[in-house]
Amino acid sequence: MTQFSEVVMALDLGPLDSHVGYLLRRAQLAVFADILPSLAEHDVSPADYAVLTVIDRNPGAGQSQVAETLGIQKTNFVPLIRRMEARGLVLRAPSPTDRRSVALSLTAAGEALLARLHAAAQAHIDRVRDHLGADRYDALLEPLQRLASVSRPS
Amino acid sequence: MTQFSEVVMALDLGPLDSHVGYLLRRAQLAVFADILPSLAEHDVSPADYAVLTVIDRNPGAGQSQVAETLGIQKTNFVPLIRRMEARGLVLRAPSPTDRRSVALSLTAAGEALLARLHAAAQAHIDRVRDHLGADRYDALLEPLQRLASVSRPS
DNA sequence: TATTGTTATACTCTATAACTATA
DNA sequence: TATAGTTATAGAGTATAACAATA
Repeated sequence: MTQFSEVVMALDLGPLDSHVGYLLRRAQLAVFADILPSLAEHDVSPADYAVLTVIDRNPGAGQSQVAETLGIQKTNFVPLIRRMEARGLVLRAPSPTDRRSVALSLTAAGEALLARLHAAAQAHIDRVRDHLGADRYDALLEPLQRLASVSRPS
Repeated sequence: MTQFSEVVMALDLGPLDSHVGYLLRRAQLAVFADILPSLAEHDVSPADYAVLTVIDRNPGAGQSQVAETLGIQKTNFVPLIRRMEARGLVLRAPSPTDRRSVALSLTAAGEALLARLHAAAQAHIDRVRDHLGADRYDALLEPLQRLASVSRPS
């Protein structure tokens, strides 16, 4: 093996190779790249999947509540949720207690799709865990939860 | 403390609260939000900072080599590097060995700015480490490096 | 006055196709 | 034929301003 083989020499990342922000970004892209095709089969984005999951767990919650929980601005949430309604996955009903608010819930079709998405997500998580090894995977989750729970500016 | 105080009840995330992809995304956004203002003071984006760092560590490297190292498409790299050249931070010289290639290096101004950026980055990393605690921070880096080093499709 | 949902709009990031000049 | 750099362009994702209806 010569010093400069046909294999392209990777450049030196310098301090980036232990920069938590850089590593988080690259890791997020790699992990998303793994689950993206499974979701795309159902014409669903990661944001869509998260929204369906939260509505399922919190039926009757309002749009802005769901949006804020996921860090999505209410203004950007409108086309997303309207598309899901148009697809027959989500029901948008007037709130009985607040006439400004729209209560969200999943339709039967939405529940059925979500079940399939959860299965795909679990298979994806298993791949990530296998790739990392159980010990490294387990060590990862707690610090990530701590960072992820940092409240963003409202 | 009543069950439903004025504090808005956070909705249930369901399986998302331990979904590695969701946590990576939220964690990345939180960490970026911390360093963003420091970089913005110098009119520098996270991508700019990464590019300057890699050029500094690999003077003479070509555009596409630097771009690929950072997961940036060469086509999107053009306006980024041209802006840095226009700001007098980066030198784009014809490669002596390959007339197709542009050899990148930092100017004195680029080196000076990068030193200030590295200082800001270190302060940021210290904040993240303090927030997490040294043990959780240390546990985080190795699995992240493993995930971040997954080669993306060329 | 504040909040829910809405429209319109702009800006950044990222992706694709096609080209040139070199190798 | 393949690669380095380029242009043009299109699509996401995200951001701000302003508004109507309701609290």
